[in-house]
Amino acid sequence: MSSDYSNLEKIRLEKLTRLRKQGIEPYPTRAHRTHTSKTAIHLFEQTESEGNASGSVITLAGRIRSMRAMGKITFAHIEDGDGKIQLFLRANDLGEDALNLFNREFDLGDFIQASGELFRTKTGEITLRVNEYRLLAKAVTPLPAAKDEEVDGKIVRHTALSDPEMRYRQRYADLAINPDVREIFRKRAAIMRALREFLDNNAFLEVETPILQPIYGGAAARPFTTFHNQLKQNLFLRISFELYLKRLLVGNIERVYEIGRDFRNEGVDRTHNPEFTQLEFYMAYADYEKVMEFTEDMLVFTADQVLGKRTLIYQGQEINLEPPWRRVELAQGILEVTGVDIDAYSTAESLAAAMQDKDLPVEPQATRGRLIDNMLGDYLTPTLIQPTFVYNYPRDISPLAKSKPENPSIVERFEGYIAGMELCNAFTELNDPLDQEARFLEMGRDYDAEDEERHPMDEDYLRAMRYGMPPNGGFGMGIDRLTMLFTDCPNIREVIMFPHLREQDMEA
RNA sequence: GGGCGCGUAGCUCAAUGGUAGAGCAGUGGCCUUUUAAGCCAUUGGUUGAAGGUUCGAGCCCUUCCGCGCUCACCA
Repeated sequence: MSSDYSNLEKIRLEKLTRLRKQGIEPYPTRAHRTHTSKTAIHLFEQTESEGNASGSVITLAGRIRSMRAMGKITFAHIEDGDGKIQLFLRANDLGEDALNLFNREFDLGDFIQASGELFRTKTGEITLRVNEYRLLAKAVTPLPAAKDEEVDGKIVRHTALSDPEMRYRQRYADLAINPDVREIFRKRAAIMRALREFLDNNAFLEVETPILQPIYGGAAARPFTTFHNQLKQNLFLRISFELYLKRLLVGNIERVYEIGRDFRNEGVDRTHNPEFTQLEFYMAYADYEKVMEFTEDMLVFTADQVLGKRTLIYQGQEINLEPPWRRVELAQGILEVTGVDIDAYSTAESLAAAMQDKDLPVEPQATRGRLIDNMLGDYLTPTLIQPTFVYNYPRDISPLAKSKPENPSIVERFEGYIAGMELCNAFTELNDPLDQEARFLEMGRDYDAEDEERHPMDEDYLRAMRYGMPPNGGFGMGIDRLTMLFTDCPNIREVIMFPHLREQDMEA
């Protein structure tokens, strides 16, 4: 690799060598700054409004983003965590040698610190008149950015890194030159903060449960497997938190949540990444209707905190999060979009026949629940643009949800949809250990033994439930998808710092 | 996994089967208030990889690698 430098990199390495020869360390151990670009500009505007012409000497630090050398003066912009600010370097202030050194040996992307006084240029830009500068870190590889232009206060980037593969593989470069990308992740952090604040304010306890699990469960998905060498034990990366969190309700923790990573060994597309961030909470003495209201409150709180308003634009569509959200019973919703009344057909065979009557595609060998799920995903989901709760699901695709007292084939479950995307999934949790055991056995029959998606029997979970689990409502939500909504990103990879990509040979 | 598309200079992109180019960046000059600075000159390529067809391949064919879209899969 080291023999593989590009021509541009070789030139920069030569500069680095020349700097060292002059006794300038290109990677000094310590740095110093007194202000960020933002606080410096704020300071200047303040002293200016007080009629104070001369400011005090300040020190800035950041990355060189543009340079305009004009003989005996040079203008440059540096960018720091807060933004950009212009530097003005003049032979009169620095001496010709120092100016020439800057012009000759410094490059776009280098980190520097610069000290001096602020002033306004002829064109009115607040600028640091540099009387001392220092290299903080030499950039050997040029950032893949070109030039920025400021038009009406907006930065227009003329050419920049846009190849998605390179943006994700080299997220560091993407972040370094695309401020919009940094903003997405600031929003993501704000979303997480708001959710935590809301749950903490509602007496929830945040916990962490095992990621490496001897038995996976809580969802229907294929797991990643791994192996503990010393214990000689197969382990699975969790596919949900559900079974562990509900054990905690048995332990008299009434309100509990976890925000963390789930891993599912399945297809990758614009709404699925192999590892993704999930919020799950469980609330004793609540049922799914209470959880619906709680969900509305939580998302409105999050919107208020993060966006400062309760509407957002997603891919050109205005979404209004103001409660109450529309509620559609699953059977009614499917009837409206397909003309098939699932309540009228109690077996997979009769339902499949009814679907064929309507010219709907029917997956062979599918269970009744699976057929219903297919109709939901294919026909109902895409129509659910405004926030909608779809509720009351067939029992056989919901092995951890409690049946409706008056109808054992329907469970108290809802999913929240926004912008045609499934966002969350919740139910009145099953707390009857005998029923739960029967459900595990049913699920085992629905999938053949080869299928890794079969729901394995979790004996310890049943043991916990036999100690007594309070009635409770549970909830799960994909944080990545929520972030997509709040940041208007069409692809989950945009909201994950390092999304999974196929391994690539670095030498290639 | 299937279908469609893409892969050319550091970045963004051109190039009927006939000498691989531009802008920006870089390099060398001129230039003391520029801001996509300007002007002059100039470097830079195993066209993703390997085969094949052809007098001749960035372009056509095959295989492979990677990415994107899409379908399948996915509670």
